[in-house]
Amino acid sequence: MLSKKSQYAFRALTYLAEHFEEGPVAISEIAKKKKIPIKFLESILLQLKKENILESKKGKGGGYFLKLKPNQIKVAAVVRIVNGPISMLPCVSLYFYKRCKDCDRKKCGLKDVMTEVRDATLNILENRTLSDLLV
Amino acid sequence: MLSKKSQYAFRALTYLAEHFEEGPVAISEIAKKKKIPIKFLESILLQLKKENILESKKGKGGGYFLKLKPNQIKVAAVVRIVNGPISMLPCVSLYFYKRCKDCDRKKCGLKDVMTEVRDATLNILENRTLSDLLV
DNA sequence: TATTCCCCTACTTGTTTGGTAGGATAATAG
DNA sequence: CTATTATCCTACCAAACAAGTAGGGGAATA
Repeated sequence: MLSKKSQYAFRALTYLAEHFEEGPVAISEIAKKKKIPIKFLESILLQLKKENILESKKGKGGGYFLKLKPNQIKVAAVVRIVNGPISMLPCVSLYFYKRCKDCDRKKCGLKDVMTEVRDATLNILENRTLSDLLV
Repeated sequence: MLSKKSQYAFRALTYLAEHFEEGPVAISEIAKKKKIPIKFLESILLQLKKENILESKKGKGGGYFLKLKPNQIKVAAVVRIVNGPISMLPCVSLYFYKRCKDCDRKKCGLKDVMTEVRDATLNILENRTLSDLLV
């Protein structure tokens, strides 16, 4: 399951996508329009900035805006930043790989199944962008 | 990510699948062979019994055994029991559905994407059984 | 009737989730 | 230059969950 934080992140990002090229949008505006606790949203946007999804401008007239065009920001990337691994097992994760001690064995049936799931999931999430969320 | 508990569950179930029709297998044996904390394993197996995956026999010579043949126990069912929802959003879950307030809107792009992911995932997990995990 | 093994309740410890509070810092308008 | 606006940063908090532990009760069997 996506955390509440992740759902907030997607709501905020779709708002920013809708207002792309209208200049910076203040946190307070997003919080109000999308009904997200402002301080919590603040930390989420900050994180997305550090991970190069967002850009910000300080002072009056400042706010946040997308660093790239909406159709260049993949859903998969956002999920990884805000929610963590997409795979169901550490030993099949591409970005959060951790070997498990069972990986010693030549074959692990569970791993094979979860690799399939990962591929099917990524096939979708890597090919959908913020634009696709706008409807 | 699957919890450690889920991974224990799959390891225990594959062990039971390997020893299917050899009669009941004691918790202590599974715990030892698969290196799972015995008390923790106990609670997992009990839960799987309550959910009709396992059957048990008490007293000497007792233990746990699969209620159905390995090829009749779906990976999806085990995940749901031991790990919870498979979907990435409550509002797209088949077994753990909860509407979100955003579902008021006619269209939700995120929901659409996550529905696709759910279908792709279930297409795999509903069609793999314990037999597939044995290799 | 003793042993074996499942069954059940309760507790603990550590981490994650979903926040809140308060101020520092930078940019801009006047 | 200074007030205002808005991001940035640190710290804290409560509740929930994860991953176990402890200890005994109760059924079946030899």
